[in-house]
Amino acid sequence: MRQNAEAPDTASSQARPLSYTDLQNDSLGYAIKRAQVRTYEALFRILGPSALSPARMTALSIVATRPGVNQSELAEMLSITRAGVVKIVDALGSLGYVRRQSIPDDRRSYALRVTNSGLAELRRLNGLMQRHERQIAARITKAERRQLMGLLEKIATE
Amino acid sequence: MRQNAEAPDTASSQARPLSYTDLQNDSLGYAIKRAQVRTYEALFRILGPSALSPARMTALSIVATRPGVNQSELAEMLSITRAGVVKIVDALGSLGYVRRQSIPDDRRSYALRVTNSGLAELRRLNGLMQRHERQIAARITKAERRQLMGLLEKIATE
DNA sequence: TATTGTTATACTCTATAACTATA
DNA sequence: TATAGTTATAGAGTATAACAATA
Repeated sequence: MRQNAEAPDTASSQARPLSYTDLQNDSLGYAIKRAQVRTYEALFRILGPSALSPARMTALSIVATRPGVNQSELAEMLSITRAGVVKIVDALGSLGYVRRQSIPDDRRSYALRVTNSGLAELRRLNGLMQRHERQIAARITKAERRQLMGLLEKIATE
Repeated sequence: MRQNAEAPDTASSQARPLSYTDLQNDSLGYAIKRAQVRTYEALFRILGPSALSPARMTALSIVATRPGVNQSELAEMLSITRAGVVKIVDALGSLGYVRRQSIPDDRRSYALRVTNSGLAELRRLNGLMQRHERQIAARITKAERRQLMGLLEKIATE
């Protein structure tokens, strides 16, 4: 039995219900979170269980678009620590999608490069992402989608 | 040195950059994710480091609005497992915010109740949440906010 | 001295599986 | 048999701190 399972029913431990207007109602933050969770669920359904995690997909995508980037820069772009990037690059490396290229100029760091097989995987993922994008926007018009993106951008801008 | 640090620069491990139109561009899913991350950052700034996690806040709020709920029902509402709820209720219990009330009808389960101090904390959090809501919507009009919430709701509906 | 990559370690969140006590 | 709560365990994901090699 839990420590607090049998607390006495005193006045100080008893409370009446809050109204529903609290914390979960008419909250923009909650609406954004809910939409994000739902779209991630849809994304996982499309990508399948063995796919790269979204964070690793993003990392792969960054290396593809910024060839030669080093791990510290990648950490900055992903907003995680350098230690975290080591694991991601290790994982992408052991899948054969990314490699660490030694550079003579600075022997402390590596130039990250996407391999051909990494590029192929990225293209495959891209196709799935396009399907996903179509799916999550299926219930809104093109104009609404443009509007939504604009508003979300305003929210994301500090 | 890493396993893949010195891979030979063969044709099959070399790849040219993708265009920027991939994975990170014009993606509604990415825009939602970005907005969610930014609003969470703002939320943590307002709540401070010692506050309840959003998930625990939600749990506390559910118990407050649905007094007598049991842990399995709470798990369902939070979309997590019963095992996960145990930890949350333990944590809220040891903070004195929630208690497990024995019920004679079914000695397997507990009726969860918010304590007065839990209610007080919830009210305090509510004030901070209102500030947060005002802050994240500061750059859009009321009409835009309503529009945004409606569109997000459409996205979240399968 | 500062930077890059790395390791060791820890913490949060969540999951699965197996257990207990009740129903 | 089924359900409610619990425990043990594990796997992501992320963080901090300390370190070696290099600048």
